[in-house]
Amino acid sequence: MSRREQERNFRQELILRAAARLLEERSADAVTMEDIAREAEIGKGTLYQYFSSKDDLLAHLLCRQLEETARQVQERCLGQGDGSTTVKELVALHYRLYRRHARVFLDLLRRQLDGTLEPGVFNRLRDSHRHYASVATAVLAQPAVQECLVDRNPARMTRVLTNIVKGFVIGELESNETEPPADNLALLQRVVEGGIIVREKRG
Amino acid sequence: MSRREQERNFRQELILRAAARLLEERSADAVTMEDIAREAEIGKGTLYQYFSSKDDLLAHLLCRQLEETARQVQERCLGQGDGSTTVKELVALHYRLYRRHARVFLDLLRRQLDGTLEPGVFNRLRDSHRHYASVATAVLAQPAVQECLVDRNPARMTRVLTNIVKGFVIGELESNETEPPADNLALLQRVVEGGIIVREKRG
Amino acid sequence: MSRREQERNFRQELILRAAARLLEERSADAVTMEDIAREAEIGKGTLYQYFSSKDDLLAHLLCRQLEETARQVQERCLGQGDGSTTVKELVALHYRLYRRHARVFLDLLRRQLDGTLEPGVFNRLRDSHRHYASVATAVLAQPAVQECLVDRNPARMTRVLTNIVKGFVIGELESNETEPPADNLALLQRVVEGGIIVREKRG
Amino acid sequence: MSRREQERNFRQELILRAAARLLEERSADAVTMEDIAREAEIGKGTLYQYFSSKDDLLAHLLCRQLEETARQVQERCLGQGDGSTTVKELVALHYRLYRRHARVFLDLLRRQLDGTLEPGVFNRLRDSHRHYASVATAVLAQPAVQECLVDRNPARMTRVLTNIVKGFVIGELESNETEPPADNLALLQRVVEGGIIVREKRG
DNA sequence: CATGAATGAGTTTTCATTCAT
DNA sequence: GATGAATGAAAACTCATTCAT
Repeated sequence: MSRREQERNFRQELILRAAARLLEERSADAVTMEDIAREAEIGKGTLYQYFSSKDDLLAHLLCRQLEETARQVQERCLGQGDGSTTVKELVALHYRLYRRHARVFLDLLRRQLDGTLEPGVFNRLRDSHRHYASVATAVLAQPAVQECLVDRNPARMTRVLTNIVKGFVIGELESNETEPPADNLALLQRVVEGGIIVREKRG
Repeated sequence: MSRREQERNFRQELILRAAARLLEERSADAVTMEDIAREAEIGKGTLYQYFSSKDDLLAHLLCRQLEETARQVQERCLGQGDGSTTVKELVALHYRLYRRHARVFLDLLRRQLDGTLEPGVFNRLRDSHRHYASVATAVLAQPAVQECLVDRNPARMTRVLTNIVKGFVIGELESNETEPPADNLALLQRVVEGGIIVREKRG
Repeated sequence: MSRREQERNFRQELILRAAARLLEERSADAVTMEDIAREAEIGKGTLYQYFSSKDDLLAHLLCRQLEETARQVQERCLGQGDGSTTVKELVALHYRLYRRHARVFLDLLRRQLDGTLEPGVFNRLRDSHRHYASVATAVLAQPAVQECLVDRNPARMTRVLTNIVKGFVIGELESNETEPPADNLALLQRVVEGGIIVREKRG
Repeated sequence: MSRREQERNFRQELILRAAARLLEERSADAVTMEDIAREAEIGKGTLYQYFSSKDDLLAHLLCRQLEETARQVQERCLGQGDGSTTVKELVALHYRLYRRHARVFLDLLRRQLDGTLEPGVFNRLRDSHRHYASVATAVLAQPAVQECLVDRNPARMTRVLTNIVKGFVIGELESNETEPPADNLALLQRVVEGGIIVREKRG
């Protein structure tokens, strides 16, 4: 990678971090490109040298994190001895992923539903999701994991797990302003333990 | 209730139904007040005689459905003999509720996160949610239900159930455009069965 | 026509006049929608209730004038006795038309060349041009006119006449800032007299 | 001319040719400085070492061509025996000039009308035009030409000729997208022959 | 009460030009 | 001299809300 490219990547990274900082407080719709530029301490026009559009920027944010998490899942959840622990680790990683980027995720979901997402951006998102799903599915397809799952179809189990995590994160977001956020991860883990992982290993 | 009030309520109802029809196809952001007025076959300005703002209208839509569902829950899930069936019925009702109004729900959530929700609207939403939660909690607090739950805290169990349902609905929305929508309710029920309801009645 | 429609047409007319006023001074590109709104003493958004886009507004301006001129041409240039006078009158009307709207005309031409004109707007323009051309051609096809033209093809003659007029107007625009505008119409008429109208009646 | 200057001129020439290539397809407004830099295979910033602004570049393009055409006019239209042939050659050269650069010409005209042309650029343009006009006027002032013109004022005749040519080119641009482009030059020549050149030499 | 015309704040994006390397 | 990354001004357009009729 040339110095040019390195610098470029670094700048892009800085922008994404600035955006992420803002998106922890407000929804993606309430953060303007100008806000992001100001936070990143660059000019508004410069953003468009790194990202072709706002959606593109948001998608990058999500994809980068999706891929980073996929990497972590591969490292920590493949080839581990204990199936139950592996699943819990997977859930924990996924939970953290969505916890950090729920707003971006919801905003892109909305645009996707409205069909206002550019095809390029849409495809990048879809591919990242698929890649992540395939990694998670590989984890759940491991024999040590299989023997402790209630359902032998790993793709279906992946969907179930990610759905549950999403639901808990959404629940947290909702309650954030009414009640103090509870220790949702622990609760989530308990649900997974009871609902996904069988109590006794199957013969 | 005077004739005036009756007429008023009827009109309001018609508007809400018109809005609901549009919101089944597009996200709340992609539906303008003008669209709703046209669909309801009334003037744009008239909307504001029934609802103080767009958010107010959306909140009404959600609240009305929340309360309608709460009523159904009370009817069908209180005083039934079998705990497990009761829980499944509760899940089914809740699932249907979110399935129909996911877009509105997500849009209001976004605005709530941005803090751009008027206090009045915010409070109405919060109250309806609480009311619904209290009904659901009452259902889960029934002795026949308690003895089949993994956790004896009914409020916590309510949160868990609603979270899981939300997650499955979001998952459906996401996949709607990539994969054929699976029979998610059945899958959801199985998860609840395994993860929430204990296999053998406790002591 | 209902009172509503009348009012609407009147407002539209006022806006077009305001736009025309500004476009006499600056090119269409240098006049913003906000400028037009201010000149018409209405809100920026209101413009979009009368015209779907800036191009639409400009096209209306041109089409309206094109049709008005076509009407005048029909009145004054059909059924007149003298062919030569008829042609000169046609040229005068056309000259006045382009003189007033050269900037709009050039701006729409540019957009047409770039292919950035919406199809609807493009079609409206094309149709108006064709209509005008057909009226002019009808004028030139009259026997009294035919016998004094150098070329018997009236469609071709129409093109020639309009081209010459355009050229003279462009020439005026160019020189406007360097030399005092000469009496171009007289010069134009002389050219037409010599180049288009035969000296002696044929046959 | 030093080697430095020669190299500089050569580079400038390459840039102008690159720009001309792009401007044959799109209007000057639709061609960005970046496009030109890419086409010329140089850096964007480098353009500004050769031309002080986009308008300056466009003006150079036009002026260069104007001067080149002026040279050709001098070569081919001065000292020829036949007046009528001389005029037709002049028209043909002028037609080719505008045919190639109509977009640039229109764009600069627009800017001139808006008063957004820098004085330096404006002056260069004006001077080139004047120079060209003086050459054309010299051609028309030749005795052999004079005796076949309808009007003895050569400056006025120059204006008439250039105007007619401009009109025909504009007409072509307009129709390019609606009708097949006709053989306009021949038509133009015929008009000139009839309208400008007298049929019999004046006594 | 019903209406819909009027409003203008707010956002994304483009692109000529500058300047540090 | 050459480069291209950075800049920010500018403009079209949308839509929730208001208000005169």
